[in-house]
Amino acid sequence: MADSSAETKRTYRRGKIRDQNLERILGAAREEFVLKGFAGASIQAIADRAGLPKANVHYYFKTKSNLYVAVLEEIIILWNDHFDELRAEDNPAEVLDRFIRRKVELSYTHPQSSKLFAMEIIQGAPHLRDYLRNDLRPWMRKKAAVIEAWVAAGKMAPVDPYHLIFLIWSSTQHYADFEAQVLTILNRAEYERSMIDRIADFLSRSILAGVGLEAPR
Amino acid sequence: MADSSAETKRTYRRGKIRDQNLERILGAAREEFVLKGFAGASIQAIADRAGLPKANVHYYFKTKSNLYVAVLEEIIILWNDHFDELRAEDNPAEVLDRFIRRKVELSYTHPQSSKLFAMEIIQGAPHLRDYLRNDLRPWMRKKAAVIEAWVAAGKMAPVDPYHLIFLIWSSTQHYADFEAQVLTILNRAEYERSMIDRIADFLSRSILAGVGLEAPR
DNA sequence: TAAAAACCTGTCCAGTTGGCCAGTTTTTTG
DNA sequence: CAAAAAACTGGCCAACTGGACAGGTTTTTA
Repeated sequence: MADSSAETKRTYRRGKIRDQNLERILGAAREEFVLKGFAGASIQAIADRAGLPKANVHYYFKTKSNLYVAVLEEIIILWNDHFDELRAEDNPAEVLDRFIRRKVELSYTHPQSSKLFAMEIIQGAPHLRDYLRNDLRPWMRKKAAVIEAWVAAGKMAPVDPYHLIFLIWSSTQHYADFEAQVLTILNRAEYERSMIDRIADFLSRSILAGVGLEAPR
Repeated sequence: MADSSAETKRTYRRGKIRDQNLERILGAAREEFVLKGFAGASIQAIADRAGLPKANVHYYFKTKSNLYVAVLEEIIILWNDHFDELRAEDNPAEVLDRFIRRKVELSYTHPQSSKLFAMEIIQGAPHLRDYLRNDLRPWMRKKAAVIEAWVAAGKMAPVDPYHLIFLIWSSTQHYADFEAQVLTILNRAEYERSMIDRIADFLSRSILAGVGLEAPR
């Protein structure tokens, strides 16, 4: 065959190429699924975007559905990493402020993930039923208890903790999910750091004031 | 014979069936598009849901794209009907309270419309660019001016009017768009009148307090 | 180094879809 | 009432898609 001596400049460690390809495919799939929806995104288009032949995508993910679920699971992991921001520390204002800012930041750094998650929920969450019931609901229950404790201790105005969290979720994720609308209205091409900071300031101040707290700093 | 009204081209009985069929098709299309997305919704499925043969759908709407655009236009009209709720009346608290409640009500009565609109925006608003730029942006500018006037008159806390409206939009529409998530977390099968009222109360009170106002009543 | 395991891809195929068309039925018109 | 227009529909098809598969290549293992 061909000379095979000094051409091993690339280290063919098992798993390295695999991880790289998986990453490429998952990234490409995320984009395509957001842009075209599940049915509208073709494996061919995903493969093209990833720079791989179509059959290779099928090698890593047996079916389109599997690939879609894998993308969603990646998102869930990302979401869960930010789950425990809301702890029963001493100062509600600080905790809520930090929670809101993390959410805004996440919308800024991972807009595609937020969008795909939103689309899945809008369509009735056919692939996330179990996640919602078995993971998200228990988490909410715990966090609601924390907020209720704050209310009981007179540390903040009496509010329904569930709706407070819905308010935080919706208002923060809005800037990722409705990016096209927000940017058009504000006549901007894309988000900038300064705009994101102002959004976080505004939301933190408004929401905290809404529950009788003053934003820190 | 002695037709003096040249505009009698409009037919009575024929138009009735036509309108009825159009209504059926548009309704069926709305459901299917929300459930499966644009690419995932088949004309056959829409026809079945409407109780008509597939070719009949193509008779009313030449292409799938035309049908989709027609559904979106219906939604825009619905949205615009509720546009002028925000007027520069005397009392900001009352106006904002009414605006928030209308939005919650709209989410409750027309969840599918809200969802489809959301999906379109999430996917980059390919069919709504013109609407956002030519209709929504001017409207926002006008309403922002009203809010700024209130602020200048010391009637409410100084806030960015654009982000205030984003906050109202996002928090109210959340209950329509993320219905599957909200209901799962609250362990409910569907929304009830009382729940909607509580949501409206909560959002109105929180958001108004957030801008230094007290909700009326 | 040779066998085995893992990885890669060109090619083919069956199923589905949007939408066209030609022919039929119903309604309107003169 | 007859002709024309509008409304309707079954059947057809070209295009595309997910995915199977067999044969090839590269890497690991013994």
